[in-house]
Amino acid sequence: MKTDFIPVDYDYFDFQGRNYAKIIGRNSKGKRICIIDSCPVYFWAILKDNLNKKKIDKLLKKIREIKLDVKGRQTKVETAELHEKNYLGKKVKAIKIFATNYKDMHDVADKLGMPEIEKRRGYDLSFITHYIIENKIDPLCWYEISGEVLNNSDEFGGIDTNLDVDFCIKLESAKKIPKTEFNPRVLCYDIETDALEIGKGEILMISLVGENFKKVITWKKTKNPQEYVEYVKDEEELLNKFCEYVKKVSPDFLVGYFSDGFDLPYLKARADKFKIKLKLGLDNSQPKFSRGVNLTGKIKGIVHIDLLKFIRTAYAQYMKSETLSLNEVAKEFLNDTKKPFKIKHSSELKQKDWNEYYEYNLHDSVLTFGLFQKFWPDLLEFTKIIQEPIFNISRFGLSKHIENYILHNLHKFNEIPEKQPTYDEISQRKKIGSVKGAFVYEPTPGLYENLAMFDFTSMHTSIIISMNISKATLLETKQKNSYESPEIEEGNKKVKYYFSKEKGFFPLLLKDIFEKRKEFKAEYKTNPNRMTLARSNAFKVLSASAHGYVGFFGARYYSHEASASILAFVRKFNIETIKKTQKKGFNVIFADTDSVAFTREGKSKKQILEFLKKLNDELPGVMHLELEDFFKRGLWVSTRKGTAGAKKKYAMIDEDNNVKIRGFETVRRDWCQLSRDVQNYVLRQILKDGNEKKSLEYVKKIVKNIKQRKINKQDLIIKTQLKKPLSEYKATTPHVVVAKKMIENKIPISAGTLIKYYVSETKGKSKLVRDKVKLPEEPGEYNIDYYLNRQILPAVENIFQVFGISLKEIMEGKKQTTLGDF
DNA sequence: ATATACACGGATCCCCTATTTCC
DNA sequence: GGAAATAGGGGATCCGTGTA
Repeated sequence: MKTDFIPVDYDYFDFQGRNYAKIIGRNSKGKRICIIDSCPVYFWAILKDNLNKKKIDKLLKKIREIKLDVKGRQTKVETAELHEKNYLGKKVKAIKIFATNYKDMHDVADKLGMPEIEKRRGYDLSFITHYIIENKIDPLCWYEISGEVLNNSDEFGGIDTNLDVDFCIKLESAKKIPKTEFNPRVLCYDIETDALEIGKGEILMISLVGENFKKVITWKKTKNPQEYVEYVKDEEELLNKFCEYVKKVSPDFLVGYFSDGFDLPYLKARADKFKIKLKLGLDNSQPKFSRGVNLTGKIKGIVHIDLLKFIRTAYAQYMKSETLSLNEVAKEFLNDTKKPFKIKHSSELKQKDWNEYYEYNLHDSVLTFGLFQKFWPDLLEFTKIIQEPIFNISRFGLSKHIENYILHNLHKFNEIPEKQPTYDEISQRKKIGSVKGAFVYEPTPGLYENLAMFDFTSMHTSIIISMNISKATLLETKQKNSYESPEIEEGNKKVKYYFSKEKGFFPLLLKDIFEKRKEFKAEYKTNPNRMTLARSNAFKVLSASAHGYVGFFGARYYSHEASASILAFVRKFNIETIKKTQKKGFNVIFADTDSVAFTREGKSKKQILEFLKKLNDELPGVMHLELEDFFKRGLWVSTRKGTAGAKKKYAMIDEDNNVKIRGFETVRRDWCQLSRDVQNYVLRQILKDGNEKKSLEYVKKIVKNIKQRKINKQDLIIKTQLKKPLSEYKATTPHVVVAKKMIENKIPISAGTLIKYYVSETKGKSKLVRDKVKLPEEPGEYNIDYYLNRQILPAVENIFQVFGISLKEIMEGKKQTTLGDF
């Protein structure tokens, strides 16, 4: 039969010793289709370059005869061919060695100890990645396919009979078609339980939300349930009902929030307890979990997506939310929040509470559904660029994304893939140590008027592209007509690295990401909203990670020299821009990595833009400097110790009165809300008025309030994240002490928990903060001295210092009559 | 295990010296 | 008077969280 088809979920199976890809997707009529396809499996043996034809023929013959026994299974090399390939950009002769089964390739590779073979490559990709590269059945792209329909066929061991799809097709041909629209069927879910530890409590209810579908299934009954509530007998039936509804809705994506770490493993654990099967897969299989620290839950045929993971890698860096809790993320992207409901153990809930609980549960899924819709375009975009199944796209980290993007495109360059580093290689790389980073200009503290700020577009990536930097293009020796890095200090020596002018695959590939980044940034500029900003940032992240990837010890294409060179160029271009700006007569206030801010010195905007154009004319390749914005005022302060200007800390106000605050305590979550609010007020007021008068009065008022204990304790809570298991801490910090208290109080904590506490008055004479900390709900009075001198004062002291005001003197000199009201 | 370096700043740790306490 | 305990200064280190 012929149909159109969009691949969504990828899986594979073995049949009669061979590998087959099993791809679940849809056609445009919404029918669910499974296609079964195979591809040749092979890897490469790269030959030493001095071999004559006779030797190679002999070697080929020898390889073709390889037979081996893998755990009792007989297997052999199917065939072997000689090819002209590229490896790390260099021409090589390589033998393509075909194996019967993908799993055998390691063992076959191990048999190739012949001296003629220089390297073995290409046997460490996942089968799915290999398959997609080989047959080009790219995820979430439309195809016109034809093939034989399997209907109760015994081919492949009767695979189609156990599969809940409309058609199971043995693929014969597939052609990509330009169609784009695809509205996936989505079902979001969320569970409520009586204990947080996986499987330790009863599951009380499950909510399900999809397009025109809302349901809360529960066995906890009350009067007058909402119309979306459906009752079941008990927890066991709840689990069955859940599976039933998933089957009925038949979603392409089953989406949760932190569901890899909570909802799905919980459901599985409870099902195990009742000895029932959680038949969620299209083949009625149960969800499978990866081993390791970070659980991932996989359901056959339905893509299980844990939105939290995708948001974390692709967006977290650029989000306002301070935690990635559903509540905060929903607030930022949907302008909606969780329903207010104080969760208690079900035994403590009153009849009337249940309705609220149902609603609360439902709404979590509603939020997840909303978020999925918001992030769907990005998941789609990432999937299309990187060409990995969306299951991986939604979970992998940035280095894997970059790496997969490269692997899926190597064929365009006739390149043999590099292997993953071994454990020893990783240790070696770590030993070399870090490379010198970017340049940060030390600002002179002060309040400045009329500023302009320039920044480079995707600086590192544009440098990689323009100077052709990569592991493969690195030249061993200096050559004429090559790209030459600035001088780099390596140990005590100064060296330069050289890169070929012949375009390498890595820089060429990055261009694609670079251009997408530009496109989405422009989209944001013309249509600024949360979502276009997020998308712009997502590609900013991807683009920015290209350099991080090169310097990442676990990367296939890691290169210390390339990484050092990229950063040397970053410093060079930033410093050059600073110098040119100063030479033009501007006063450079600060610069950090890829940006320069300076006062306009009476120059018109037109003149500034002309200057910018001139700067751009002098930049190589795709490097581009752009105007970030014009600013009415900007404030820089000194560091806490000493008089030097603090780097990475500033506040500016643009001509539409938008305030941009970087690095200040205002934006740091490990300061109490009061400090942050006060500093925020002060910064904004000063930027607006151009002087400190109003803010000083405000601070005095706050100080008075603190002393009179008028401050709400809620505003004094300090939040610090536990970054590792308690046992690994060498220092006994306040948040570690609080974490221990939490354990005593049976509050579950783990690495990642946000620890909350306040500093209280204590009788003891200890000066250590950790001896004064209390849990938010613990009774006690806040420590006036601490909040004055270690929270409020440090947050605003440096700001007033810019105006020559010593807040410390004012605060301590309260007995002076001139400050009687204080 | 899962992108990089630079930077701030709080809190503790640790060593040293001066002062206080105790016998 | 001398030993032990304590206070406090200051740099090193740990730790978390920012900017880019």
